[in-house]
Order: sequence, then C-alpha cells, then structure tokens
Amino acid sequence: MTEFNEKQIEILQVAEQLFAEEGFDGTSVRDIAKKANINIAMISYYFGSKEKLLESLVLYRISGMRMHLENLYQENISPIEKIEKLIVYYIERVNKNRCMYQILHFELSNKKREINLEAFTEVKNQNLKFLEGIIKEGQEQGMFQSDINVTLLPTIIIGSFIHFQMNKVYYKEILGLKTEEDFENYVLNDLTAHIQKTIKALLVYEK
Amino acid sequence: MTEFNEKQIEILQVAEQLFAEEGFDGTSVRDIAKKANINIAMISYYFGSKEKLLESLVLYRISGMRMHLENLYQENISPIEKIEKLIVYYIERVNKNRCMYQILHFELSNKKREINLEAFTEVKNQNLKFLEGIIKEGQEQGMFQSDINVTLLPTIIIGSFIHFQMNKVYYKEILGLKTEEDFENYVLNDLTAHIQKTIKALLVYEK
DNA sequence: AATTAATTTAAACAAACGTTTAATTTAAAC
DNA sequence: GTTTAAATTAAACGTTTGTTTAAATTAATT
Repeated sequence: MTEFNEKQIEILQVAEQLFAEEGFDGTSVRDIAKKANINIAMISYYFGSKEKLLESLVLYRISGMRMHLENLYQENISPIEKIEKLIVYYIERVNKNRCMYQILHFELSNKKREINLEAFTEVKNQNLKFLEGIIKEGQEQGMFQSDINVTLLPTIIIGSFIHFQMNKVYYKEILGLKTEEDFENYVLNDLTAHIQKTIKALLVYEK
Repeated sequence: MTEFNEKQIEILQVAEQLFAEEGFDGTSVRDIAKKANINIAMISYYFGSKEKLLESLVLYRISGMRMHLENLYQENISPIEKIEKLIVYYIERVNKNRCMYQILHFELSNKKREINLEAFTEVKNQNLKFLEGIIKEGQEQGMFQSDINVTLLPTIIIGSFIHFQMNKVYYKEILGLKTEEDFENYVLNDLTAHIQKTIKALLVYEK
C-alpha cells in the first residue's frame, strides 16, 4: 500500500470529518480544500478524484482498526472478565473511529457507489474468531450456555452503540445529559455497563 | 395537517425510495421526476422545494408509525410474553419503515439540514411508556429484576436490527444467506428470536 | 549554478444542480 | 359555452459541481 505524506493525511482527516458531518454527496471538493487550506486541484493531484479520495480514506482508516486481542486471549482471567474487556475494546474502537463508522454506515447502504470493504470484513472476521474462542472457553468451563449465536453478539454491541450515537439529540434530552461531556461519560460508563450486562445475561441465560 | 393527493403521494413514495438508496444529496429532483413520471417543476409546485419535500415525507411517514399497543397492554398474558410480542411489534415497525429509518438515520447526524422530529420523539416516548408499564408489571410479579434501564431496551432492539440491515452484504455472506428471501426470513425468525432472548435474559439476569 | 522534477496556483471547462418562468393544457365553476 | 382555476409543460435561469489546464513556484538532483 502507498504511504501518505503529511499533506495527504491532513486532507484525509479534513475529508473524514466533512464526509461524516455532511455526507459524501453533501461535501464539495471546495469545502475540503477550504478547510484544509489547500488548492482544489490538489485533491485530484494527490488522490485522482473525489471518489478515489473516499477510497483512500476508507483504506487508510480501516487498516488501523484491527484490535489487538492476542494478549487479552491469553490473560489469566475468567471468560466472563474477558468478555467484559472485549466489549470495552469493541466500544473503544467504534468510538475512536466514530466518523469512519458513520461514513461506512451510509456508504454501505448507498447503491450509487461501491467501495471495497474486504479489509473491513477481514477485521470483523478476525475479531469474531477471538470472540468465538472466549465463548468456547466459557462453555467448556460450564459458565456459558451452549446455544450461543456468536455472530450476533457483536451485532448487539456495535448496533446498540451506534444507534445511541446516531440518536444523540434524543438521548441527551430524555436522559438529561446537558453537556457533551455528560453524554460522553454516559456512553463510556452507563451504556458500556449496560451492554456488558446484556451480553453477560445472554451468555448465562437458560430458557 | 394538509392532506396529500394521489400524485403527491406517488412523488413522496418515489422520493422515499431514492433518498434511502442514494441519500438526499445524492438524489436530484430530476431523478425523482423521471422515476415518478412527472415534470421537474411539479416538485416545486406541490412541495415548494426539495428540502420541503423531505420535510413533508418525514411528516407523512412518521404520522403512520405509532404502534397501537393498548390491546397488548391489557391482554391476559404474562409480562414475559408481552415483552416478546412487543419486540415483534418493534421489529415489524422498523422493518416496514426501513427506508424512512435509513433516511432519518442519516439526517439525524447530518449537520447541514435540521428537520423537525417532534412527532418522532413523541412516538418513541409513547412506546417507552408502554414498555415501562410492562416492566413494572413483571417486577411486581417478581419475574423481572429491579434494576432495569428501560430507556436502553429499545436501543438494543432497534440498534441491533438496524445494524443488521445496514450490514446486509456482510451478514448474507457470513451466514450463508443466498437470496433476499433467505435474508428476510433470517431477520424475521432468527434475529428476532435472538433479540427476544437477549432482552428476556437481561430482564431476569441477576448479578 | 543549472537542470529536472514535484508542488501549487488561478482560471477555465462542461455538466449537473434546484428553482423559476411563461405558455399551454386540462378540469371545474358558472 | 364561456370563464376561471388548477395542473402540466419545455425552456431558461444563475449557481455549484468535479475535473483539467497551463503557467508559476518550490524543492531536489546533478
């Protein structure tokens, strides 16, 4: 993969923020150029086109999304504690890459552009493998139930988190979270704890 | 509220599909006019502008989104069965209004347009009230735990569902769902059951 | 110091955008 | 049947869009 120089990374970061806030089609190359303090032509010069800028951005971000779970997997703690930690990792990753997730969320369901998501699929599959390992360990120790749909566990974790973020305005109002800080704290404490509790409950729940 | 005539509803439906598939900014009034077999000027004539068309669309759809839960609430079944049914209702509603949810999901996080979502908030709050009632009933009967964060229950239900829909391509591949029908069936059977199980587990889970 | 390559610029390009106009057709009211 | 209103049309409006050009500047190489 081609590396990006400082100027290119600056453009990528500005583009990421704008694409997330205004959408890809809602952002013009002039908007990007203005915010990044560069000439419009630099976008074509460096990336080829606006669409290829998006492709570069997706590639650039996803390559840094891999979670490093090897250590967690081998830690000498109970499977239930591993699950708790894993959920924190999941949420941290989605939270850190909020903008990219927002962009992907839209692009995934947009019929007019097709972006290569192999790298993203690979990351997800790898995380799923780790999760499977932990679940299996818990099942062997008799702590978790046997009929667990592992594929749908990250669905709950990430889905709940993203839905909460997307409906920020609503949740801020209904939960009485006045500042951005209040919201951020709620996400990292209450919401995370709630998701942890949910997954743990599901793992030990018997019909 | 002003009623819409047949022609207007036709335009609204076409616009809904296109906005969901290509995004608001990715859809031109010419696209809408072409697909609806009308002249471009008719959009301004009927709705004023493209933005006002979106406003009309949101209003038109959300007014029909209210779930009618009065009967469910009074049915002579256990709280746990009520929860199961309620989840089916939730999923049915989101599934039926998939396009609108997709549009809202994007518009909610788009900084450049502000759409009035009072009606949507009202619908959500009302559904939350019903849910609260059922949870309370279950708690009084000693079936549910006492420390339930009711606000975050729909978050899990709707968030998981939407996330699953958004990542359709990925899940179709990983779950071996070949046709659209396979996918739809998985959603209405497996995914729904999984969400039901998750919520039930959470309600009875003791630390 | 001279030459080559890489970067940056302002200007121009055609195409597409949302909206408006003024003329025409259709429907309704009298 | 005439008049008035509503619906529909093609054409044009001024902007904005993404991209390209060719000239100017800066950096790297010899």
